[in-house]
Amino acid sequence: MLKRPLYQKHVPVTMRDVAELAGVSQSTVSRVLSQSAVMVPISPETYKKVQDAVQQLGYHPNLLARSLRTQKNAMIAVMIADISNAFYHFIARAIQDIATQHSCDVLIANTDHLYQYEKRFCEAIMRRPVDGVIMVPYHLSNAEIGHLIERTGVHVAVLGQQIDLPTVDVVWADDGQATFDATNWLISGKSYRRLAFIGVTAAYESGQRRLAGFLRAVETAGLSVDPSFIQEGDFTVESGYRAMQTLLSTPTPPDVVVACNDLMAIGALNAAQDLNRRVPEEVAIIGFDNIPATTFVRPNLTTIAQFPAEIGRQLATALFERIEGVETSVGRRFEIPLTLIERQST
Amino acid sequence: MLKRPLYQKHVPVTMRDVAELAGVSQSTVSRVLSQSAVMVPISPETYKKVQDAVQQLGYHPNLLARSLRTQKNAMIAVMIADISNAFYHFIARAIQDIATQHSCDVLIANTDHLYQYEKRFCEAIMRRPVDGVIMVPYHLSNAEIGHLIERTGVHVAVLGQQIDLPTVDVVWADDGQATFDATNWLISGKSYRRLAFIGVTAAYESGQRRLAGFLRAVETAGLSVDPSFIQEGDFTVESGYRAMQTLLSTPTPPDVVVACNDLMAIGALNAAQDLNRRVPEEVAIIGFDNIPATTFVRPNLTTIAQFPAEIGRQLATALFERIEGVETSVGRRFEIPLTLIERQST
DNA sequence: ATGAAAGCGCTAACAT
DNA sequence: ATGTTAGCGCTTTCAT
Repeated sequence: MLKRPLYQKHVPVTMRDVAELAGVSQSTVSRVLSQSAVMVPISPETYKKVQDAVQQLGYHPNLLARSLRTQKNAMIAVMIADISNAFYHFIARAIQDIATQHSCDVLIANTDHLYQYEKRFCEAIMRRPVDGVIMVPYHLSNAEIGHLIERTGVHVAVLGQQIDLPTVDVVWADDGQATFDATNWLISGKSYRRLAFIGVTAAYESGQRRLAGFLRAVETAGLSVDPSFIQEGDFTVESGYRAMQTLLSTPTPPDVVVACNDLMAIGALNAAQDLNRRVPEEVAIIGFDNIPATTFVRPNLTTIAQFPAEIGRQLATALFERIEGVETSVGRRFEIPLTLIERQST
Repeated sequence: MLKRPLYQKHVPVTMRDVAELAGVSQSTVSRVLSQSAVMVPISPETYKKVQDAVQQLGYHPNLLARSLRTQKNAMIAVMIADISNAFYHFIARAIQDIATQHSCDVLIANTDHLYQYEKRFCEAIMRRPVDGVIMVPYHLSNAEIGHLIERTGVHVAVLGQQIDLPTVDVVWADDGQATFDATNWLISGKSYRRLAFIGVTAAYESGQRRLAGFLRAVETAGLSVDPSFIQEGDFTVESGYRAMQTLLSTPTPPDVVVACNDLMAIGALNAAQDLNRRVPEEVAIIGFDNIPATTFVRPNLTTIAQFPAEIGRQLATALFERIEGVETSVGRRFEIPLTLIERQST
């Protein structure tokens, strides 16, 4: 008995098939289906014959082939740092929405904040070119991004203060200043005196800026900060938990902890609660980002709000302006505001 | 003064360039670079000349062109229901890991549980074929998925009991039974008597199975359930919050609430707390999924654990077995266990 | 208004 | 062991 495939080998319907059925040439089908139909006149009956054939066959154009020919592919790639951080969901969502308006597909890549994966992303783009790239680089240098652009001709928009390249649009927020302001408010407005910080390794510039803002505020207030009060996490809840355990195990623990992001702040909150410290009475906590989880935890988390949907919107808008050639000037810089949101944890 | 582009129009390095520099034919370069080099013998010096040229030019093969030629493209697509639900992060992560082992890129699409987006995903795949698809369909029918396969020849693996197609591998969990068991435990083990349920609209089969399991347990125990105790959400925290507000506004509110997923359970928990009900003393809550947030909230959430990393691993493993032709039998069904995890909310 | 033909960058069958 | 050639499915001149 002959073994037959369970499905007949799939039948790719191509333009040729449509052309044949419609009784026209393949290039005519192409003209009808691409926007060039606007440029080149097509007789109504031909148009209809083609549309009917497309319908009947359920034809879908092969975008791969189109891309190869046109050197553009109606696709952008987004490189974000952490798929499990809600902050990036809103960015991704906003980008998706705008991309859809431009009939453009979106490829999302996750780097886990790792240089290795950021590099891999660039290589993937080299091999599989896209029309545009939006990224949140934590390690990539100007040179590396510049090289990617030279090689692929891709348009790029970036979230991150540190990037400065001729044709790259940058969306940024003054997180250093915001951290300074918030720390200052904790000291002057809320009278905290023993301030601790949960940051990340010095490899991350945004972390450095926030730490610098924190330290500047503490020094400006004439306070000092014990080196053991500066802890390092890795952006995750778990690392915030461990950092807080360390902080609370000191003889005279801090009365307020400034965390570099909300996830670590939530970890810190959990640790404090597990050690039976009342928040904010015994130890206050402030985060950064304003992710939804800040209001899932009790007490609700005070935080410095970013506006990720707005960030994503700006990035995508700027990118499509370049892709579509509307904007060709030097790289623009869009500043996004940050806002302190006082809740129950301070 | 002439306006010059800020970057010289990018220079795409092709195989031709490599061939020219190496002083060999373009097909030789292809042989060196593709795995066909294993099949066809290449002289060591040619090999080296080519490799050197590749190095010197920083050449990256254009995967688009390769795909068009080979009809495979080292890319799979993943369709998940909610990018902001951590449950899916673990699935996506596990798939990514395995895909990377197979030198395969991953495209992630988000449907927000919406039929409209599930359809759009299928159309995107029709236009931009991939080697494999992993999906968590909530609305897509067997026919629709079957059509996708016939048209594109794509291999498919699915999370979801309801899908049954000749060559599609299915990973599933008996969520109805697990909900029955958990409800039964709430009644027999924990002595709750006034049980409520926060589900989703009947359009979702998994929701229906869980509701059925819940009802069966209640009835088996000889209890009845007030229709107003069956609330509907939309998988989100906010909808769980609203559902719980409704439940707690009844004259004699429930003493335990079974939620269809953790996000809605967390919403319910928040609502209870905002209405000053003690959890679990006045009202207990149980979720479904065991996402990390279940341990961020206080009290920690009792839940029915799924094992998303294992689910993702199974899906990806099965898919690659088909893509690589190792497995060609009829669709396999892999059952993933579910486990009740008792924490503080019950 | 439409068809014929070239070619995007690559692989693979066919030569030698 | 390597070069030549024919496409993959499409867009886009160039004819007519």
